[in-house]
Amino acid sequence: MANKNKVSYGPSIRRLPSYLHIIRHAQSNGDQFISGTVIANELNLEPIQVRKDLAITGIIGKPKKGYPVNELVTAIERYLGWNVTHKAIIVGAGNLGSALSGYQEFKNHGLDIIAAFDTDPAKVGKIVHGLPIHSLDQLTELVPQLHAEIAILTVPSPYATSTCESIVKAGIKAIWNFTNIKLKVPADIMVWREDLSSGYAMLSVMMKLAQKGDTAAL
Amino acid sequence: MANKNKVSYGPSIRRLPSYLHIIRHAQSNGDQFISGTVIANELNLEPIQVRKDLAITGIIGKPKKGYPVNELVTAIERYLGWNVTHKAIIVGAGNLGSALSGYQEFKNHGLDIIAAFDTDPAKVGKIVHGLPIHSLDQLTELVPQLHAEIAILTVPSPYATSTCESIVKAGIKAIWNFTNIKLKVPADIMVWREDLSSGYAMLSVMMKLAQKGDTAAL
DNA sequence: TAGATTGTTAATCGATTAACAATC
DNA sequence: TAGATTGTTAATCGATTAACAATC
Repeated sequence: MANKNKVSYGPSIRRLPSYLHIIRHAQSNGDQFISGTVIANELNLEPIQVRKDLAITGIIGKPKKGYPVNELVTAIERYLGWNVTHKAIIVGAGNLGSALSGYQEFKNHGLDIIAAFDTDPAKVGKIVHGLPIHSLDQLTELVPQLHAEIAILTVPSPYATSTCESIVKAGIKAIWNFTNIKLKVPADIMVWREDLSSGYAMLSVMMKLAQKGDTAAL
Repeated sequence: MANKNKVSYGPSIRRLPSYLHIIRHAQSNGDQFISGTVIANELNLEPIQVRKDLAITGIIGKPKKGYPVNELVTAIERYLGWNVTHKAIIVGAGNLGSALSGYQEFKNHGLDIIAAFDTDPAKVGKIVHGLPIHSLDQLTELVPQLHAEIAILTVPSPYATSTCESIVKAGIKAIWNFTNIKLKVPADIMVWREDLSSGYAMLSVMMKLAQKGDTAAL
């Protein structure tokens, strides 16, 4: 099947976390309802797009008032699977890996990072942001013990492919891939690649066009 | 104008860095030509998509052989503006900020991170990954001195809006925004928001669907 | 009530994919 | 040469946007 691992509603799903952030803010303000128009204004989107996106969560709004804040938060979290906590490990305790392990925001998404792994003997045994760093050799042994479901892959790209194989062998079912290598995995392993370079590519091209005064093409 | 700051060919531009990585690898192998088919196989894409994407760089391939590797590398770098070095500053020297300042990959994209800024007196004056950490108060003074063009915004989200204002006042023209706040900036300031939560949202939904055995919907 | 906002159905827009002649 | 691969033109697909009746 050609489109395996492609989620329908992809663009909508990617926008939901931004909506959720705003709606949670309204919730902490004690607001009972929030309208799609308000969310859209906050994010520079079209109200119709917000309504369409929210519709996939199954929530029903009230004409004139908007969407019930508490129910909306629950519905989005539920739709994203963020009502369930997933245990994750960092594989590659370099700069990026250590940073992500200390990134508090993920706690709000049900992502619980519980350990890190590295090959560097100088790092193994140390603690980073409260996480123990284990040797990569112990992956097979520790993944089941720790009940880890997700691996956050932050090794240098030359090691990505081989490390990925170890991760799969250890029984991990989902990989958040921060390397610039496209991983080859069995069909039942979920992979999402986070490509920081592509973001910088966009910014860089925008800068180039702006410099040219080429606003029409923007 | 409604679509200001929207780059045409957005999806193509975001794929180019992955192509570039593969083509540079072929280059270091000494290959003279690389075909769109080979690139496509490596990334699990359709060959026609790779050809269409490469066409925007203006490069001409040879039937049967493929694209000339050296020229292709140059053309992509030129198209992305990666042949020009841009000086950048980290604003918010927390976990993520420190990690990005030590992320070697950006060197290959002409991104030169030269300093970090933070409000924490305990951090100011220290060195992280070879970068001096300055006080945020010095932004206006130092940005012109350092010839910094890009700000990488990695402050905690409650500080995003106010810090952004300082950045704009200091004369920065492009912001790579890692917070989950949509920034409000003048029309001549370029912003690209990197949303790590949206990536985790995708992975999380994929996991949920896979669990249900709902492969048809994937 | 009047009108802001919803959900639905249809139209538009843009990106991906297909088809195929040209060619090294 | 034969055939793999290109660039172009057309078709398809999916996502965004528009229009509007329903309604709290």
